[in-house]
Amino acid sequence: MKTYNSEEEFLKDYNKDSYERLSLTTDILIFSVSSGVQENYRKLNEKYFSILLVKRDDYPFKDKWCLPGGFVGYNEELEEAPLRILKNETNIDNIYLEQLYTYGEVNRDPRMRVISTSYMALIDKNRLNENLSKNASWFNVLVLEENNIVDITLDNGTTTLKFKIKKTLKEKTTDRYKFEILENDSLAFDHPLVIMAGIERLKNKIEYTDIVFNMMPEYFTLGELQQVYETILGKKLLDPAFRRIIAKKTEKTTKVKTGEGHRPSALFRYKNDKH
Amino acid sequence: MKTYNSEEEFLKDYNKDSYERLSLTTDILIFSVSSGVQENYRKLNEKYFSILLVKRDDYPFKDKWCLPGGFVGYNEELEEAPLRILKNETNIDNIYLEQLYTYGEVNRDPRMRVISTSYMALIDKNRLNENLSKNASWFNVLVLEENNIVDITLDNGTTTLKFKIKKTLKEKTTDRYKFEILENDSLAFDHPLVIMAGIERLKNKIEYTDIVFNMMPEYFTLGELQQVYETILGKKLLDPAFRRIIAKKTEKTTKVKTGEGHRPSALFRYKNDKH
DNA sequence: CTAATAGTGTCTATTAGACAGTATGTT
DNA sequence: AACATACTGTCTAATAGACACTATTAG
Repeated sequence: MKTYNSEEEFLKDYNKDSYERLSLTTDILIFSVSSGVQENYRKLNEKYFSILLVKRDDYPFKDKWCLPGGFVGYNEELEEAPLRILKNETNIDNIYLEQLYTYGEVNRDPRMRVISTSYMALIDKNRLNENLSKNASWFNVLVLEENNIVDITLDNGTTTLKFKIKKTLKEKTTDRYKFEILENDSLAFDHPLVIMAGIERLKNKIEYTDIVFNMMPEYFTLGELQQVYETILGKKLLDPAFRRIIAKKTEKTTKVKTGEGHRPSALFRYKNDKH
Repeated sequence: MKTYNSEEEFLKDYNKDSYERLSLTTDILIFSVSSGVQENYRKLNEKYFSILLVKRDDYPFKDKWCLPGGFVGYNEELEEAPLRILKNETNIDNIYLEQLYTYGEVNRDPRMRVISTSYMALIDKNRLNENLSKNASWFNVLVLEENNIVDITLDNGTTTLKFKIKKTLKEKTTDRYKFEILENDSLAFDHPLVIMAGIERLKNKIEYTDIVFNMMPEYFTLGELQQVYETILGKKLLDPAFRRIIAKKTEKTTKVKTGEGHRPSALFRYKNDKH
């Protein structure tokens, strides 16, 4: 083996392919909350937890749905790739983005060895002026869990995608799960796993961080905010407890929301109280 | 653009280099708790939170210390790489391993574009029968934080490495920090960032998961366990509170630890109570 | 008036923090 | 006996859960 006297000398001589290189992609979980129908003039809209998927029109997995994503360029910052794709699919930037996990199973892509880093983006749908790319569509997410088997249904109004995941607790870790795909007929790649892990992460983080506010407009009622929590967590919350906790993170404004067929509610705003 | 009639046909024709491929490495944060000196025959050993580093004997960053790590092979499972390296450096397997984060700054490696996925491994030092690889060494970790500036000192008895990190809170995220290296003269690559993030993660996780037990022998006293918590968290805990919380996760055995110059203590064991 | 949500008061149960006390080994 | 840690009892403060109640609008 040749010896070098300086880093410069070494670098000049370095062969990038002494290990076979591989491809890196990024997959983005774009989460939001959608408003459903209003049953009658008094009731609040139903809310749905939703995720953006795109339909593949090329091989591999042609015509299947998958997460928006793509290759990371050789000279592109890792975080730039998901931002670029987000801009592409939704035409908005300045979005909350968080890295989740890196998937590297040898055969996860039939073309070649592909490593994929998943990101989670949270957006307020009101910011979307329907500039979605043509293959993209919002799917409402329905999660049903029983005996550590999770049934996930994604529905965009015309198409329903279903998959089933087995959740196994790992040793000495309590909160860490191993996920396995039991059934999946309609999603490409290992995306059921990626989605499952993303939903788990969001559910956890919403309880101890301020990330929800990335999905809210500037002004919102506490009822709306509670609805968002409830749809994501998949359970009802008690009003007084919710208000006690959220009070620290919000501030009441003088604005009021009226015309809803019932008592008007005060509009609140996110309060960033970093002592 | 050519059209294909089947996935097989498409794959046969696929050019892996339609995007320039890049290199993937893995860096491992191997954490443990070391026993220090015993001041007098009655006192407990001091405990140190420690991390395993290796000294580079090749370019780049020749003679600097860094995290154990290496390239992920084209046909190697992503998680296999850190396991292989762990085996190599410490000669033990069957270790708790958790993926942390993927670093992808364009210029983080002077050789070429390298993406690195970091892993955290927790080990019980009693399992190490001094089969460390020759370049590896345990460093005690000392963390001092003031006004969001974190000073980290790593010490292996003969060498002291220091670096300084700036912690910035991100918007609407409460618990997520951005880390920036302010000073670093002795660690290779962006490893100060990787170490900082790993310490944060461990500190958080130790409070709401069972991962500590990966650093403990099968039988331990509650005093020892408390010491481990205290060294990792960097603060003293109150005995009764600690015992109340830990009681759910441990079970008392009939074994007793004696000969310590004071009242003997019961030996406990991890209780995996997945209802 | 009615249906529906907005918003509050309060009791209770649980949990966390603090401190003081008792117990028991080795030298 | 003295020291050092092991271990427990209990008071208090803070927080979470539950429920019942009042308030206010559009129709």
